[in-house]
Amino acid sequence: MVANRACIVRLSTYKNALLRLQSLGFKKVFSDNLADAAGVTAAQVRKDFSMFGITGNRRAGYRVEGLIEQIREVLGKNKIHKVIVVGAGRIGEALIRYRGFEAGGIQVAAAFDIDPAKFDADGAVPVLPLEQLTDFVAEQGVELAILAVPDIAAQQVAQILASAGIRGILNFAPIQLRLGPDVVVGNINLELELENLIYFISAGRKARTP
Amino acid sequence: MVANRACIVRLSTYKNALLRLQSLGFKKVFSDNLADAAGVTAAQVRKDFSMFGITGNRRAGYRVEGLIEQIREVLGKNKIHKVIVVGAGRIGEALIRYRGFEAGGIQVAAAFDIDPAKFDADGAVPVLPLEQLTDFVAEQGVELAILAVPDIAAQQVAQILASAGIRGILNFAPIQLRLGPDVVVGNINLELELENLIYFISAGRKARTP
DNA sequence: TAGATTGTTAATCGATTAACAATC
DNA sequence: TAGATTGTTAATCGATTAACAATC
Repeated sequence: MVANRACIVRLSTYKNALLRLQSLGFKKVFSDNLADAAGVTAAQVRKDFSMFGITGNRRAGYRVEGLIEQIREVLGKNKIHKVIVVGAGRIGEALIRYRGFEAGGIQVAAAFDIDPAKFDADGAVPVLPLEQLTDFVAEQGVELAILAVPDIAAQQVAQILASAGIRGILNFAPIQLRLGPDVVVGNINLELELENLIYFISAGRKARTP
Repeated sequence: MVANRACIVRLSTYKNALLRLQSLGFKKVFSDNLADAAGVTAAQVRKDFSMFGITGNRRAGYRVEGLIEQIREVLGKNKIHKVIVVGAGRIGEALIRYRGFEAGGIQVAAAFDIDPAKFDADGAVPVLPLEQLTDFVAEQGVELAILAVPDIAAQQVAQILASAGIRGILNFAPIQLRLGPDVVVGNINLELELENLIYFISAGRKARTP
């Protein structure tokens, strides 16, 4: 059974909320609490859980610890995942130095670029020549890549990633990558997100002053 | 009429595709071409356009230039929008130096932080103390903010932004901001996006080998 | 004109929500 | 037990797609 994206996003959100509740000392939680934390309805929370066979206790809700474990299981987060960053420009560099992934079991294994000035084989996260990518991916068993190269290079580099055996690409270039069906692509487009906000700001204003 | 988010995202995508077609010298385009470029159906493209009263020519499709102009109009992109970056950490810094927004009429007007070591009033994008935020927003008429502060500070800083008159926040903190109904929030959560990819990689594998 | 493409309607599809019996 | 919460079904809601008449 493969759930849709919105459902998986919610599952991640529940997990984050649960981790926060756990750090505050909570031992159990009700669908109502989670709904509140995630900004959805309680029915939605229970429905999502039932889709994955996650059950609680009628009357006593869910045990926080067990629930986190079950969600991690569904999300495939019970092992460490290696990710490479391709393109060591502004965005790429920020991601290389970003420490926020570690707690979630995601490890930035290396970065790749074509500019020799960027190379740094001995850094905490090594920056290597693009030519070494295929071998590195094979040797280290990397499945995930973050694509942060200039727009015009994105499609071409994405194809290299696919050939190298990468299974999931988080794409920062504002284009639709064309790849075979066994590479999953997620897109992050900051300008598009800001455009969205701009639209809803002005649309909201119009809706409120007709 | 206020469209849903998915529809606006598509509109931005069409616009990007059109800009690329325009730079390649194309003068007109069919719903079919745009559907292909955006990864949706042709019916969807025409439906989206009809929602905003954007019409083409039966038989001759749409004029590229006019279409771009009409989409920009809908998205509110016919004027320059100022955005501030709050939090000059790794992500914040990358955004401050990011040049990709300019072409789209989005101008990073300033950044704000609480750490004096980050202050730089004379930079291309000035980095100012957080205390100056409210005055700056009022003086410069800023409506958009990118929130890139540590998770624990996010809610508090978001409230400051709301009080200062910010109408749209692009939130990089992995929490659900709680703000009044006239602040629009967009969330970017890199770890969640990677988790998504991880899920679909393994779910896809399971689906293919039952 | 003949042919191709739009604009729009109606049908389909899927996701969310409400409601409530089951039950701890 | 009585009461509260789950798990699930059925109803609702909304978005996408197919289809085709209108028409350039």
